[in-house]
Amino acid sequence: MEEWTAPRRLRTLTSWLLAQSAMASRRLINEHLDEVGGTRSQFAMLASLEEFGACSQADLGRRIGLDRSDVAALVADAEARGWIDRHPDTTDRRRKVLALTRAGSERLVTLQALLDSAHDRLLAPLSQRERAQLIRLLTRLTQR
Amino acid sequence: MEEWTAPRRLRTLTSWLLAQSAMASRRLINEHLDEVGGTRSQFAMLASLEEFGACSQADLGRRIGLDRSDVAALVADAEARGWIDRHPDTTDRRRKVLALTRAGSERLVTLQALLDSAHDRLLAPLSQRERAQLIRLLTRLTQR
DNA sequence: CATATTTCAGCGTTACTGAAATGT
DNA sequence: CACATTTCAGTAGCGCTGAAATAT
Repeated sequence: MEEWTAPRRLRTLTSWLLAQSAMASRRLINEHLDEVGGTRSQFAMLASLEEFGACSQADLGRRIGLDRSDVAALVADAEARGWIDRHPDTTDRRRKVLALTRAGSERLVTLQALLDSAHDRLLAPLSQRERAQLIRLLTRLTQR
Repeated sequence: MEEWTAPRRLRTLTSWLLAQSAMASRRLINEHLDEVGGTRSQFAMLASLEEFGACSQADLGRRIGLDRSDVAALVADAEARGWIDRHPDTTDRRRKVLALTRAGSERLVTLQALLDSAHDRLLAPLSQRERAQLIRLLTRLTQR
């Protein structure tokens, strides 16, 4: 298999490097999560409900950066699989309150383990110090 | 407008930070390139032809990481606009040889200027030293 | 009345697949 | 024959829009 070098104007373009890294990362993560039929949104949902406790679908969407429309489908699936409970809010009957179930907590543990091993592969070229640096730089970049 | 914090399990997940940064970056870049109806693939194509000279569509696709199928459409559009010349290869008549035109070079200059100003905004939160660090880390990450 | 939440149908972009036509 | 190139039709995922139903 031959090696193909991208032009310098691309290799030094941060936006291009971000796009390439994100695509490679997404593929690797999907590959790992596929082992148990998991998705990145599913993990985000469970992680949010675990850390912040019960909330509405709209709040969930804001916290994990997902569209209201996509949250509806995500949450319906998770409820059907028994990972979350969904009940109308007694104080505001427009809302549906989401809460993590026992099975949902266990699912989160499973997905986290798969993500950890995926990141071991993803970040293999970097030292521990460099991994922390990367997280710090990307965090500052997204906090504009 | 309220502020919504993502769960720690996401905020510390490199793959998630990469996805967020890449999306923000893509939006910002598109916004700038839209001023002249440009696209990121278009820039990649012109940059590759400028740096490496004429080549086939398949080679172009390998260099800029684009699918053969998408290269066909990209190149047809660029030819129609007069930015590239396209002729059958005399030594291998399966191939079509692509070459940058004068107008294509000028187009490249225009797009590069727009990308530069987009990156000024994108990278505003980082110092010059940090920008170089980020490029270095992402480059190592994509070179696995 | 204006606003917020949930839901559904559908759109635009992007990376990709499969297959055909052509040629090495 | 196996393989490479170009092209087209179509697919899947993802972020998003518009509108309806419901409620504040």
